[in-house]
Amino acid sequence: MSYKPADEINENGTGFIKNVAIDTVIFGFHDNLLKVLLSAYKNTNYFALPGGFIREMENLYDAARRVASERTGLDDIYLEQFYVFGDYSRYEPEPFKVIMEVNGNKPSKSHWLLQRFISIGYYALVDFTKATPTPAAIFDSCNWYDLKNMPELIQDHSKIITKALEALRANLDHKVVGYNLLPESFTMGELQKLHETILAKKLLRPAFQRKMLSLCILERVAKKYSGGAHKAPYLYRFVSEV
Amino acid sequence: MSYKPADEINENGTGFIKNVAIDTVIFGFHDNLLKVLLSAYKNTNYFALPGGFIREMENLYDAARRVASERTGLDDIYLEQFYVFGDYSRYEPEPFKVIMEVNGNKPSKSHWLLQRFISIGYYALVDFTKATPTPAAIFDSCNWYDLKNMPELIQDHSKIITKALEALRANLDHKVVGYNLLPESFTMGELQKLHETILAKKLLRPAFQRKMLSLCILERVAKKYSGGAHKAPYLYRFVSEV
DNA sequence: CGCTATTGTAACATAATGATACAATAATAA
DNA sequence: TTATTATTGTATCATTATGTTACAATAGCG
Repeated sequence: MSYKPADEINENGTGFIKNVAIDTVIFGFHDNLLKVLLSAYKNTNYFALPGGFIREMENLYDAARRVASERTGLDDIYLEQFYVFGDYSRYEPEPFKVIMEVNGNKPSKSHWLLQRFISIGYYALVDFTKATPTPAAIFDSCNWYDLKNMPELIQDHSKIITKALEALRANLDHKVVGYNLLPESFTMGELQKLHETILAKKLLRPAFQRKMLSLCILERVAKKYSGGAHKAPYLYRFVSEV
Repeated sequence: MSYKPADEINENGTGFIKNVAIDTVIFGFHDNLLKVLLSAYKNTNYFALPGGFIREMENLYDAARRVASERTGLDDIYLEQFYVFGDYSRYEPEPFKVIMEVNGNKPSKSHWLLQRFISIGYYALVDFTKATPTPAAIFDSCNWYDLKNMPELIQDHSKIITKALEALRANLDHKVVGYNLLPESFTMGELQKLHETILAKKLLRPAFQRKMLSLCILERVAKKYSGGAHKAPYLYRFVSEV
């Protein structure tokens, strides 16, 4: 989880469920690179996944959406619950203690943020260009990092990202990926590049096109007369399911 | 979750993490029927999944194992975390209030068991014949029920079972299922019947055998000279992965 | 010693996927 | 205008996986 001083700073975390956090792995896509949104704590070397907590009367999924929306400015994004991280060894209050102290707070040992947390992992896929990374509060910054070039993260957050990527890859076959990662309309080549980036391997163009079209989730919009010296590709969009 | 009076009866649930429960969907297999283990609360009409809570210093997975082991008498069983149920609408304290009252307790409104719970779902597959269903405490009974013939369950427990079955079916392809569901050695026909029961559809024998053998997870042990008036089938066991 | 039920697997049919080839064409430059 | 170039859309074939039928092998039974 990440530290949100705005309203969670009070000693006993009134209004939130204790010992449970949501951690979001928000993937973005740019220049054929998968990016991930990370929060950095000011005045420390601590980097963490954007996280948050569940309000006492809030649906779990709504809480995940709220967290993702707060950090990206995007509503209506594809969110998937992928795993719960609940090892006791996750309990490492030291970083949070330091973060609070560095920022002028002196939490008691029983401060709710210094207790053990079970963390529910959600991943999201967003359009890199439409998202406006927003830090959770004055203490945070929030930025995109290449998946291949991340800073060291607190706790088990690296493992969480690995697990999220595994879940995302496993879902590429069944579920449609790209609703929020790609612009409204896109070429088959762009969709393929996205899949190639997520899977970290090259795909064969004819087979990919054949498969995508066989799923009946794409519809042709127009031709894209904009690019280079070659045949104009078709633009597609996801068919709206009604 | 289910109600365990033995040590969770105290008003504030000392030693347990609050607002988080584990619900287990324990599948057993018998007579080509999938069974599921259900707890019944004495003196009420309430049926529920075997559930439990996480001790303050206990790993989440260990807690799930403990719950499953306590209810089946089986250790070392295949357990898989499949989903977290966290809608606020799950909050229905009435059944638990009744259960406690019927059994001679008068919980206050702030009793920790009457609060909202986020429930982490695990499923397990056990050998029906080796399991000894054990109620959680004096107030409970614990029995196998056909998946097709279950009593009405409290809260969203029916949905939890549905979701568990979906996860189990989705995993049949990738993961090996049957370590704990089948005896030490078994015939290809028995394995096929198990798969057919889980998937609720017939499979073609040659294709099934070809596929299973291609996975290289089975080894032939011997022939089974015991059955009826026909060719003796081979016995297989899962290769120990080392 | 045949009969029966079931197994193990070969053999073929069909479908899915992998790989190659090539015509179509939008921009560019001669 | 026309040749050039890069890339797209798709046809075609190869390979692999899966679905289906067929049949020999054989343990128990009468």
